Amino acid sequence: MITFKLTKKSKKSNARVGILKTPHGSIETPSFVNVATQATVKTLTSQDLKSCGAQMLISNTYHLHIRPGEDAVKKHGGVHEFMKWDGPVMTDSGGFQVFSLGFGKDYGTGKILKQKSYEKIKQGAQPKLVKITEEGVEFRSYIDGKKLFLGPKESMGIQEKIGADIIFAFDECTSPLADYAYNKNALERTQRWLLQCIKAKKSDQALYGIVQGGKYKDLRIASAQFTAAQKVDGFGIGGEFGDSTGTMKSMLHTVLKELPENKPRHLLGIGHLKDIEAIIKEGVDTFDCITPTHYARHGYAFVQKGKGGGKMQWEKLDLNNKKYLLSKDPIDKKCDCFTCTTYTRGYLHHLLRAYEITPLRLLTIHNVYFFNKYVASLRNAVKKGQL
RNA sequence: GCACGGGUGGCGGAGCGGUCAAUCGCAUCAGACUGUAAAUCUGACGCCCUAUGGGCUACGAAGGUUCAAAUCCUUCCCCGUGCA
Repeated sequence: MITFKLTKKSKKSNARVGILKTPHGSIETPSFVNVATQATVKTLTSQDLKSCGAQMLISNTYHLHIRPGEDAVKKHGGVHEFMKWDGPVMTDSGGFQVFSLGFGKDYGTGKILKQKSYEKIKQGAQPKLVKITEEGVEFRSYIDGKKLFLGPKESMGIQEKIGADIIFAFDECTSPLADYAYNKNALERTQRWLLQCIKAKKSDQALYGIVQGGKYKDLRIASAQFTAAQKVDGFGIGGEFGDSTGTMKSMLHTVLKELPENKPRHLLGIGHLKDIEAIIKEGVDTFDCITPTHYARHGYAFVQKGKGGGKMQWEKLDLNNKKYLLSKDPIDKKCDCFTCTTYTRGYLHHLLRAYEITPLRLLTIHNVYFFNKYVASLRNAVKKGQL
Protein backbone atom coordinates (compact mmCIF):
# COMPACT_ATOMS: atom_id res chain seq x y z
CA MET A 1 0.00 0.00 0.00
CA ILE A 2 0.98 3.58 -0.35
CA THR A 3 0.52 6.68 1.71
CA PHE A 4 0.57 10.19 0.41
CA LYS A 5 1.30 13.23 2.50
CA LEU A 6 1.21 16.79 1.29
CA THR A 7 4.01 18.82 2.79
CA LYS A 8 3.45 22.12 1.03
CA LYS A 9 0.74 23.80 -0.95
CA SER A 10 1.59 26.74 -3.12
CA LYS A 11 -0.11 30.03 -2.53
CA LYS A 12 0.66 31.12 -6.06
CA SER A 13 -0.85 28.19 -7.87
CA ASN A 14 -2.40 24.79 -7.28
CA ALA A 15 1.04 23.23 -7.12
CA ARG A 16 1.76 20.94 -4.22
CA VAL A 17 4.72 19.15 -2.76
CA GLY A 18 4.29 15.79 -1.13
CA ILE A 19 5.79 12.52 -0.07
CA LEU A 20 4.49 9.41 -1.75
CA LYS A 21 5.45 6.42 0.34
CA THR A 22 5.44 2.99 -1.25
CA PRO A 23 6.66 -0.45 -0.19
CA HIS A 24 9.78 0.34 -2.18
CA GLY A 25 10.60 3.65 -0.64
CA SER A 26 9.32 7.18 -0.72
CA ILE A 27 9.50 9.74 -3.43
CA GLU A 28 9.10 13.46 -3.36
CA THR A 29 6.42 14.91 -5.56
CA PRO A 30 5.93 16.47 -7.99
CA SER A 31 8.04 13.92 -9.78
CA PHE A 32 8.75 12.77 -13.26
CA VAL A 33 8.12 9.06 -13.72
CA ASN A 34 10.56 7.43 -16.09
CA VAL A 35 9.10 5.14 -18.69
CA ALA A 36 10.29 1.54 -18.48
CA THR A 37 7.77 -0.14 -20.74
CA GLN A 38 9.48 -3.49 -21.01
CA ALA A 39 10.97 -3.45 -17.53
CA THR A 40 13.82 -1.24 -18.60
CA VAL A 41 14.25 2.41 -19.39
CA LYS A 42 15.60 1.74 -22.85
CA THR A 43 19.43 1.69 -22.90
CA LEU A 44 19.80 2.35 -19.15
CA THR A 45 20.63 0.13 -16.21
CA SER A 46 18.88 0.57 -12.91
CA GLN A 47 22.09 1.98 -11.53
CA ASP A 48 22.15 4.58 -14.30
CA LEU A 49 18.63 5.55 -13.33
CA LYS A 50 19.70 6.27 -9.78
CA SER A 51 22.51 8.50 -10.92
CA CYS A 52 20.12 10.25 -13.32
CA GLY A 53 17.88 11.22 -10.44
CA ALA A 54 15.01 8.89 -11.29
CA GLN A 55 12.63 8.33 -8.41
CA MET A 56 9.93 6.13 -9.88
CA LEU A 57 9.39 4.04 -13.02
CA ILE A 58 6.35 3.00 -14.99
CA SER A 59 6.25 -0.34 -16.71
CA ASN A 60 3.63 -1.82 -18.98
CA THR A 61 1.10 -4.60 -18.51
CA TYR A 62 0.46 -5.27 -22.18
CA HIS A 63 4.11 -5.50 -23.13
CA LEU A 64 5.20 -7.61 -20.18
CA HIS A 65 2.21 -9.86 -20.71
CA ILE A 66 3.14 -10.70 -24.29
CA ARG A 67 6.80 -10.91 -23.39
CA PRO A 68 8.09 -12.46 -21.21
CA GLY A 69 4.71 -13.09 -19.58
CA GLU A 70 3.70 -12.12 -16.05
CA ASP A 71 4.41 -15.59 -14.71
CA ALA A 72 8.04 -15.29 -15.73
CA VAL A 73 8.27 -11.90 -14.08
CA LYS A 74 6.72 -13.33 -10.94
CA LYS A 75 9.13 -16.27 -10.92
CA HIS A 76 11.94 -13.74 -11.01
CA GLY A 77 10.56 -12.23 -7.86
CA GLY A 78 8.47 -9.49 -9.43
CA VAL A 79 9.40 -6.53 -11.56
CA HIS A 80 11.65 -4.86 -8.98
CA GLU A 81 13.83 -7.88 -8.46
CA PHE A 82 13.69 -8.79 -12.15
CA MET A 83 15.15 -5.47 -13.23
CA LYS A 84 17.13 -4.85 -10.05
CA TRP A 85 15.39 -1.61 -9.30
CA ASP A 86 14.58 -1.23 -5.65
CA GLY A 87 12.60 1.99 -5.98
CA PRO A 88 8.90 2.45 -6.64
CA VAL A 89 7.32 1.14 -9.82
CA MET A 90 3.95 1.67 -11.45
CA THR A 91 2.44 -0.45 -14.17
CA ASP A 92 0.19 0.98 -16.79
CA SER A 93 -2.82 -1.23 -17.37
CA GLY A 94 -2.71 -1.76 -21.13
CA GLY A 95 -5.41 0.83 -21.67
CA PHE A 96 -3.09 2.99 -23.75
CA GLN A 97 -2.41 0.09 -26.12
CA VAL A 98 -6.15 -0.10 -26.79
CA PHE A 99 -5.59 3.22 -28.49
CA SER A 100 -2.01 3.05 -29.77
CA LEU A 101 -2.42 -0.37 -31.38
CA GLY A 102 -6.01 0.37 -32.37
CA PHE A 103 -7.26 3.66 -33.76
CA GLY A 104 -3.88 5.27 -33.19
CA LYS A 105 -2.30 2.88 -35.63
CA ASP A 106 -5.23 2.95 -38.07
CA TYR A 107 -5.22 6.72 -38.42
CA GLY A 108 -1.55 7.32 -37.78
CA THR A 109 -2.20 9.75 -34.94
CA GLY A 110 -0.81 10.12 -31.47
CA LYS A 111 -3.12 10.77 -28.58
CA ILE A 112 -2.67 14.48 -29.08
CA LEU A 113 -3.88 15.75 -32.39
CA LYS A 114 -1.72 18.49 -33.85
CA GLN A 115 -3.78 19.63 -36.75
CA LYS A 116 -7.46 19.88 -37.40
CA SER A 117 -8.98 16.79 -38.83
CA TYR A 118 -12.38 16.24 -40.27
CA GLU A 119 -12.18 12.51 -39.80
CA LYS A 120 -14.29 11.42 -36.89
CA ILE A 121 -14.54 8.14 -35.12
CA LYS A 122 -18.14 7.46 -34.32
CA GLN A 123 -19.67 5.39 -31.58
CA GLY A 124 -19.66 1.72 -32.53
CA ALA A 125 -16.61 1.96 -34.78
CA GLN A 126 -13.89 -0.62 -34.21
CA PRO A 127 -10.19 -0.44 -34.96
CA LYS A 128 -8.78 -2.87 -37.51
CA LEU A 129 -6.53 -4.94 -35.27
CA VAL A 130 -8.17 -4.51 -31.91
CA LYS A 131 -11.67 -5.49 -30.89
CA ILE A 132 -13.24 -3.60 -28.03
CA THR A 133 -16.14 -5.25 -26.23
CA GLU A 134 -17.93 -4.84 -22.94
CA GLU A 135 -15.75 -7.52 -21.38
CA GLY A 136 -12.46 -6.09 -22.54
CA VAL A 137 -10.22 -5.86 -25.55
CA GLU A 138 -8.97 -8.48 -27.94
CA PHE A 139 -5.52 -7.76 -29.35
CA ARG A 140 -3.32 -9.55 -31.78
CA SER A 141 0.21 -9.89 -30.56
CA TYR A 142 2.61 -7.97 -32.78
CA ILE A 143 5.18 -10.61 -31.98
CA ASP A 144 3.48 -13.73 -33.25
CA GLY A 145 -0.01 -12.64 -34.25
CA LYS A 146 -1.56 -14.63 -31.44
CA LYS A 147 -4.86 -13.38 -30.05
CA LEU A 148 -4.73 -12.05 -26.55
CA PHE A 149 -7.44 -10.67 -24.38
CA LEU A 150 -7.15 -7.92 -21.83
CA GLY A 151 -10.05 -6.86 -19.68
CA PRO A 152 -10.28 -5.41 -16.19
CA LYS A 153 -9.89 -8.80 -14.51
CA GLU A 154 -7.04 -9.87 -16.77
CA SER A 155 -5.22 -6.58 -16.35
CA MET A 156 -5.51 -6.78 -12.57
CA GLY A 157 -4.33 -10.38 -12.53
CA ILE A 158 -1.33 -9.58 -14.69
CA GLN A 159 -0.40 -6.44 -12.77
CA GLU A 160 -0.61 -8.36 -9.55
CA LYS A 161 1.94 -10.85 -10.79
CA ILE A 162 4.22 -8.16 -12.18
CA GLY A 163 4.14 -6.74 -8.69
CA ALA A 164 4.44 -2.97 -9.08
CA ASP A 165 3.72 -0.74 -6.11
CA ILE A 166 1.04 1.18 -7.97
CA ILE A 167 -1.22 -0.28 -10.62
CA PHE A 168 -3.69 1.37 -12.94
CA ALA A 169 -7.26 0.40 -13.68
CA PHE A 170 -7.89 -0.93 -17.17
CA ASP A 171 -9.29 1.85 -19.30
CA GLU A 172 -9.74 2.83 -22.89
CA CYS A 173 -7.61 5.72 -23.98
CA THR A 174 -9.75 7.17 -26.75
CA SER A 175 -8.52 8.64 -30.00
CA PRO A 176 -8.47 12.41 -30.42
CA LEU A 177 -10.58 11.69 -33.51
CA ALA A 178 -13.33 10.07 -31.45
CA ASP A 179 -16.52 12.12 -31.35
CA TYR A 180 -18.57 12.97 -28.30
CA ALA A 181 -20.81 9.92 -28.51
CA TYR A 182 -17.83 7.61 -28.86
CA ASN A 183 -16.13 9.18 -25.86
CA LYS A 184 -19.24 9.05 -23.72
CA ASN A 185 -19.79 5.41 -24.53
CA ALA A 186 -16.14 4.52 -23.97
CA LEU A 187 -16.03 6.46 -20.73
CA GLU A 188 -19.06 4.67 -19.34
CA ARG A 189 -17.45 1.37 -20.20
CA THR A 190 -14.20 2.50 -18.59
CA GLN A 191 -16.20 3.31 -15.47
CA ARG A 192 -17.75 -0.15 -15.42
CA TRP A 193 -14.28 -1.57 -15.89
CA LEU A 194 -13.02 0.41 -12.91
CA LEU A 195 -15.66 -1.18 -10.67
CA GLN A 196 -14.58 -4.58 -11.91
CA CYS A 197 -10.93 -3.74 -11.31
CA ILE A 198 -11.66 -2.76 -7.74
CA LYS A 199 -13.58 -5.98 -7.27
CA ALA A 200 -10.98 -8.13 -8.97
CA LYS A 201 -7.92 -6.75 -7.21
CA LYS A 202 -6.70 -9.16 -4.55
CA SER A 203 -3.26 -7.73 -3.81
CA ASP A 204 -2.44 -4.86 -1.55
CA GLN A 205 -0.98 -2.85 -4.41
CA ALA A 206 -2.23 0.71 -4.72
CA LEU A 207 -4.82 1.10 -7.44
CA TYR A 208 -5.26 4.31 -9.40
CA GLY A 209 -8.52 4.89 -11.28
CA ILE A 210 -8.20 6.70 -14.58
CA VAL A 211 -10.10 9.81 -15.57
CA GLN A 212 -11.06 9.88 -19.23
CA GLY A 213 -13.54 11.86 -21.34
CA GLY A 214 -11.39 13.18 -24.14
CA LYS A 215 -11.63 16.87 -24.84
CA TYR A 216 -15.21 17.09 -23.56
CA LYS A 217 -15.45 19.03 -20.36
CA ASP A 218 -18.70 17.54 -19.10
CA LEU A 219 -17.37 14.03 -19.67
CA ARG A 220 -14.15 14.88 -17.87
CA ILE A 221 -16.07 16.24 -14.88
CA ALA A 222 -18.35 13.23 -14.79
CA SER A 223 -15.36 10.94 -15.03
CA ALA A 224 -13.45 12.74 -12.30
CA GLN A 225 -16.44 12.71 -9.96
CA PHE A 226 -17.14 9.07 -10.61
CA THR A 227 -13.54 8.05 -10.10
CA ALA A 228 -13.20 10.18 -6.99
CA ALA A 229 -16.15 8.38 -5.46
CA GLN A 230 -14.56 4.95 -5.80
CA LYS A 231 -12.25 3.12 -3.47
CA VAL A 232 -9.05 3.99 -5.26
CA ASP A 233 -5.70 5.05 -3.89
CA GLY A 234 -4.96 7.67 -6.46
CA PHE A 235 -5.87 8.93 -9.89
CA GLY A 236 -4.56 8.63 -13.35
CA ILE A 237 -5.54 11.26 -15.86
CA GLY A 238 -5.43 9.87 -19.33
CA GLY A 239 -6.28 10.54 -22.93
CA GLU A 240 -6.07 13.84 -24.71
CA PHE A 241 -6.66 17.34 -23.44
CA GLY A 242 -6.65 19.35 -26.59
CA ASP A 243 -3.69 20.40 -28.63
CA SER A 244 -2.05 23.19 -26.68
CA THR A 245 -0.60 23.87 -23.26
CA GLY A 246 -3.47 26.27 -22.66
CA THR A 247 -6.29 23.83 -23.31
CA MET A 248 -4.42 21.13 -21.41
CA LYS A 249 -4.06 23.45 -18.46
CA SER A 250 -7.70 24.37 -18.40
CA MET A 251 -8.85 20.76 -18.72
CA LEU A 252 -6.50 19.73 -15.92
CA HIS A 253 -7.90 22.52 -13.82
CA THR A 254 -11.41 21.26 -14.43
CA VAL A 255 -10.51 17.66 -13.62
CA LEU A 256 -8.29 18.19 -10.59
CA LYS A 257 -10.86 20.39 -8.92
CA GLU A 258 -13.08 17.33 -8.69
CA LEU A 259 -10.47 15.08 -7.12
CA PRO A 260 -9.79 14.78 -3.39
CA GLU A 261 -6.75 16.69 -2.35
CA ASN A 262 -5.28 13.97 -0.20
CA LYS A 263 -4.80 11.40 -2.91
CA PRO A 264 -2.03 11.48 -5.51
CA ARG A 265 -2.71 12.35 -9.13
CA HIS A 266 -0.69 10.97 -11.99
CA LEU A 267 -0.91 12.52 -15.42
CA LEU A 268 -0.43 9.77 -17.94
CA GLY A 269 1.91 10.26 -20.84
CA ILE A 270 2.30 14.01 -20.79
CA GLY A 271 5.58 15.78 -20.31
CA HIS A 272 6.99 17.92 -23.07
CA LEU A 273 9.25 20.45 -21.44
CA LYS A 274 6.96 23.30 -22.42
CA ASP A 275 4.09 21.71 -20.49
CA ILE A 276 5.78 20.58 -17.30
CA GLU A 277 5.63 23.79 -15.35
CA ALA A 278 1.97 24.23 -16.21
CA ILE A 279 0.94 20.76 -15.17
CA ILE A 280 2.79 21.04 -11.87
CA LYS A 281 1.08 24.36 -11.23
CA GLU A 282 -2.25 22.72 -11.79
CA GLY A 283 -1.53 20.24 -9.03
CA VAL A 284 -0.28 17.14 -10.78
CA ASP A 285 1.90 15.04 -8.48
CA THR A 286 3.48 12.61 -10.87
CA PHE A 287 3.57 12.27 -14.65
CA ASP A 288 5.38 10.14 -17.15
CA CYS A 289 6.49 10.73 -20.69
CA ILE A 290 8.63 9.00 -23.27
CA THR A 291 10.04 12.28 -24.55
CA PRO A 292 13.49 12.21 -22.91
CA THR A 293 14.22 8.60 -23.85
CA HIS A 294 12.54 8.57 -27.24
CA TYR A 295 14.15 11.78 -28.43
CA ALA A 296 17.51 10.63 -27.14
CA ARG A 297 17.42 7.61 -29.41
CA HIS A 298 16.67 9.91 -32.33
CA GLY A 299 19.77 11.95 -31.57
CA TYR A 300 18.14 14.87 -29.79
CA ALA A 301 19.38 16.33 -26.54
CA PHE A 302 17.57 18.89 -24.40
CA VAL A 303 19.72 21.68 -23.09
CA GLN A 304 19.42 24.77 -21.00
CA LYS A 305 19.40 27.97 -22.93
CA GLY A 306 20.54 31.34 -21.76
CA LYS A 307 21.97 32.35 -18.41
CA GLY A 308 19.35 30.87 -16.15
CA GLY A 309 17.75 33.06 -13.51
CA GLY A 310 14.02 33.42 -13.84
CA LYS A 311 12.26 30.87 -15.93
CA MET A 312 14.39 28.16 -17.39
CA GLN A 313 14.73 28.35 -21.12
CA TRP A 314 15.59 25.24 -23.03
CA GLU A 315 16.20 24.08 -26.54
CA LYS A 316 16.51 20.85 -28.42
CA LEU A 317 19.80 19.99 -30.10
CA ASP A 318 19.84 17.67 -33.08
CA LEU A 319 23.24 16.09 -32.65
CA ASN A 320 22.90 14.31 -35.98
CA ASN A 321 23.64 17.62 -37.60
CA LYS A 322 27.10 17.83 -39.09
CA LYS A 323 27.69 21.25 -37.56
CA TYR A 324 28.49 19.53 -34.26
CA LEU A 325 31.31 17.39 -35.62
CA LEU A 326 34.09 19.72 -34.54
CA SER A 327 32.51 20.89 -31.32
CA LYS A 328 34.47 20.21 -28.16
CA ASP A 329 31.65 21.43 -25.95
CA PRO A 330 29.61 19.07 -23.84
CA ILE A 331 25.92 18.72 -24.73
CA ASP A 332 25.10 21.18 -21.96
CA LYS A 333 27.77 23.17 -20.15
CA LYS A 334 25.55 23.59 -17.13
CA CYS A 335 24.78 19.91 -16.80
CA ASP A 336 26.70 17.56 -14.55
CA CYS A 337 25.41 14.27 -15.85
CA PHE A 338 27.89 11.56 -16.77
CA THR A 339 27.61 12.32 -20.47
CA CYS A 340 28.13 16.05 -20.15
CA THR A 341 31.05 15.72 -17.77
CA THR A 342 32.76 13.21 -20.06
CA TYR A 343 32.03 13.59 -23.75
CA THR A 344 31.95 16.27 -26.41
CA ARG A 345 29.18 17.09 -28.86
CA GLY A 346 31.58 16.21 -31.63
CA TYR A 347 32.17 12.73 -30.32
CA LEU A 348 28.46 12.10 -29.79
CA HIS A 349 27.76 13.37 -33.30
CA HIS A 350 30.32 11.00 -34.71
CA LEU A 351 28.90 8.03 -32.83
CA LEU A 352 25.38 8.85 -33.98
CA ARG A 353 26.44 9.13 -37.61
CA ALA A 354 28.33 5.88 -37.31
CA TYR A 355 25.14 4.26 -36.09
CA GLU A 356 26.82 3.10 -32.95
CA ILE A 357 24.53 2.19 -30.08
CA THR A 358 26.54 3.90 -27.36
CA PRO A 359 25.36 7.46 -28.12
CA LEU A 360 21.75 6.38 -27.69
CA ARG A 361 22.60 5.44 -24.16
CA LEU A 362 24.70 8.55 -23.56
CA LEU A 363 21.94 10.85 -24.80
CA THR A 364 19.36 8.95 -22.76
CA ILE A 365 21.50 9.45 -19.67
CA HIS A 366 21.61 13.16 -20.35
CA ASN A 367 17.95 13.62 -21.19
CA VAL A 368 16.70 11.59 -18.26
CA TYR A 369 19.03 13.48 -15.93
CA PHE A 370 17.91 16.75 -17.46
CA PHE A 371 14.19 16.01 -17.03
CA ASN A 372 14.54 14.75 -13.49
CA LYS A 373 16.67 17.70 -12.53
CA TYR A 374 14.28 20.14 -14.15
CA VAL A 375 11.31 18.70 -12.27
CA ALA A 376 13.33 18.74 -9.05
CA SER A 377 14.05 22.43 -9.61
CA LEU A 378 10.34 23.14 -10.03
CA ARG A 379 9.60 21.14 -6.89
CA ASN A 380 12.11 23.25 -5.01
CA ALA A 381 10.56 26.38 -6.42
CA VAL A 382 7.19 25.30 -5.02
CA LYS A 383 8.85 24.57 -1.66
CA LYS A 384 10.34 28.03 -1.64
CA GLY A 385 7.04 29.60 -2.50
CA GLN A 386 8.24 30.74 -5.92
CA LEU A 387 5.86 28.73 -8.06
C1' G B 1 51.88 -0.14 -78.14
C1' C B 2 47.78 -3.79 -78.82
C1' A B 3 43.16 -6.13 -76.86
C1' C B 4 39.13 -5.92 -73.84
C1' G B 5 36.17 -3.33 -69.94
C1' G B 6 34.77 1.40 -68.12
C1' G B 7 34.04 7.06 -67.48
C1' U B 8 26.37 9.19 -65.13
C1' G B 9 24.24 14.18 -60.17
C1' G B 10 28.54 15.24 -53.21
C1' C B 11 29.89 9.61 -53.33
C1' G B 12 28.62 4.46 -54.86
C1' G B 13 25.88 2.69 -58.69
C1' A B 14 21.23 1.77 -62.30
C1' G B 15 19.74 3.22 -67.10
C1' C B 16 21.86 1.57 -72.86
C1' G B 17 17.41 5.61 -78.81
C1' G B 18 11.73 8.70 -76.88
C1' U B 19 7.54 8.06 -70.82
C1' C B 20 15.27 10.86 -68.03
C1' A B 21 16.90 16.06 -64.36
C1' A B 22 17.79 10.43 -64.73
C1' U B 23 15.62 3.86 -60.35
C1' C B 24 18.18 2.75 -55.82
C1' G B 25 21.71 3.10 -51.73
C1' C B 26 24.86 6.45 -48.91
C1' A B 27 25.88 11.39 -47.45
C1' U B 28 23.50 16.14 -46.56
C1' C B 29 19.33 19.19 -45.03
C1' A B 30 14.37 19.79 -43.04
C1' G B 31 9.98 18.03 -40.44
C1' A B 32 7.47 14.65 -37.07
C1' C B 33 7.56 12.08 -32.41
C1' U B 34 3.61 13.33 -25.36
C1' G B 35 0.48 6.23 -20.37
C1' U B 36 7.00 3.41 -26.54
C1' A B 37 4.32 -0.96 -32.50
C1' A B 38 9.47 3.53 -32.64
C1' A B 39 18.25 3.11 -32.40
C1' U B 40 11.71 5.09 -36.01
C1' C B 41 8.87 7.60 -39.81
C1' U B 42 8.13 11.52 -43.67
C1' G B 43 9.96 15.03 -47.11
C1' A B 44 13.75 17.81 -49.98
C1' C B 45 18.13 17.00 -52.47
C1' G B 46 21.46 20.13 -60.81
C1' C B 47 20.37 25.63 -61.34
C1' C B 48 16.51 29.51 -61.80
C1' C B 49 11.43 31.23 -61.58
C1' U B 50 5.34 34.48 -60.91
C1' A B 51 6.56 27.20 -58.58
C1' U B 52 0.80 20.25 -57.69
C1' G B 53 3.41 24.57 -63.20
C1' G B 54 7.45 26.64 -66.34
C1' G B 55 12.53 27.72 -68.08
C1' C B 56 17.79 26.56 -68.39
C1' U B 57 22.18 23.50 -68.12
C1' A B 58 23.53 18.39 -67.74
C1' C B 59 25.37 11.79 -68.14
C1' G B 60 34.53 12.48 -69.63
C1' A B 61 35.50 16.20 -74.27
C1' A B 62 34.55 17.57 -79.30
C1' G B 63 32.06 16.43 -83.60
C1' G B 64 28.26 13.46 -86.18
C1' U B 65 23.65 10.23 -87.29
C1' U B 66 18.35 10.88 -85.98
C1' C B 67 12.05 14.09 -85.74
C1' A B 68 14.45 12.61 -80.91
C1' A B 69 20.88 10.63 -77.82
C1' A B 70 23.11 9.43 -71.07
C1' U B 71 21.83 5.61 -74.66
C1' C B 72 24.20 4.79 -81.87
C1' C B 73 28.92 6.38 -84.83
C1' U B 74 33.96 8.94 -85.16
C1' U B 75 38.13 11.16 -82.91
C1' C B 76 40.43 12.62 -78.52
C1' C B 77 41.37 12.53 -73.07
C1' C B 78 41.37 9.69 -68.66
C1' C B 79 40.89 4.94 -65.53
C1' G B 80 41.10 -0.59 -64.82
C1' U B 81 42.62 -5.52 -66.46
C1' G B 82 45.37 -8.69 -69.75
C1' C B 83 49.25 -9.31 -73.49
C1' A B 84 53.73 -7.32 -75.35
